[in-house]
Amino acid sequence: MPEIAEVETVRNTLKKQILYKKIENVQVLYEKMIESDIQEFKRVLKNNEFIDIKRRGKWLIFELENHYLLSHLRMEGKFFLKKENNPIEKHEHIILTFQDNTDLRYHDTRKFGRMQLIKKEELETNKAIQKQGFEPGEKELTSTYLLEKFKNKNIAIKTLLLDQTIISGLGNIYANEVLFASKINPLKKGSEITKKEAQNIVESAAKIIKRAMELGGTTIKSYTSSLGVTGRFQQELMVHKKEGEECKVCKATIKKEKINGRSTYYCPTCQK
DNA sequence: AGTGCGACCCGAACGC
DNA sequence: TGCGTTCGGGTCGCAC
Repeated sequence: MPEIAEVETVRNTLKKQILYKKIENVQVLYEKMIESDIQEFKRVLKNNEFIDIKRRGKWLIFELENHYLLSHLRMEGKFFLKKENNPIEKHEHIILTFQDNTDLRYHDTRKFGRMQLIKKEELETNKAIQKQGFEPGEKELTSTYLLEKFKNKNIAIKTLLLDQTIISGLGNIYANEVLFASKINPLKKGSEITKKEAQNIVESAAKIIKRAMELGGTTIKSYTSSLGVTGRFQQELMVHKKEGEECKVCKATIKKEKINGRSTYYCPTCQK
């Protein structure tokens, strides 16, 4: 599933390929994907062009002259660039056709992803964007900030790392990896996290996300027809999806456990 | 306010 | 083999 590193990779790739290209046609094949008014969505995008692509957490923010198009890929959303005359595939739900006869196609097997078009001034009051916490690597993400957020929380630290209002951008893969790197048991309650552990989370999260971004993420196989890029962070995972394997640090057996309904992988020895 | 959980989806994995 | 069932996973909204 796309997490912050994957979304950043998509952003960088698309920026090289679609900016300043005039959009000639807009097809919405699955209407529930658009959370704003659909006629307005089509009307504004048509004959318009993207001038930048920004990101906040896992949200992609496509900038137009007077609007932003917000896009969340959720688990399986992907963008493909294709020739306009390629047959439309089953899971391609939103299609923007540019003047040069190429399409930007949004593909989403499970239809979980969402888009919304907003006026520029609405970004400041947009619920989804404004509630995002600080991102790994941002200087505001400090151990003091985390301790304040964790202090009255009686729920597992693993669950708290997935809370986008605290740290923006971590999903299941990186939450598992950050806790391993920080040597924290995923079941430990938020209120029991020490200053030192919070500092470990700050540093591990920054390091892991930076590295994952350099390697193009973990799960992405390809997101355009022209650039078949594989997320190479896959090779650096220490615990995620490694149930039954040896811990690379201590050789204990990696365990898998459901925490709040989510698969959690950890080393019972390194993460006491 | 904090917490848990169902709904949204559908392909893959599983059970019989 | 083939069918039906269960699972997963990010986010929202609702119930407690």
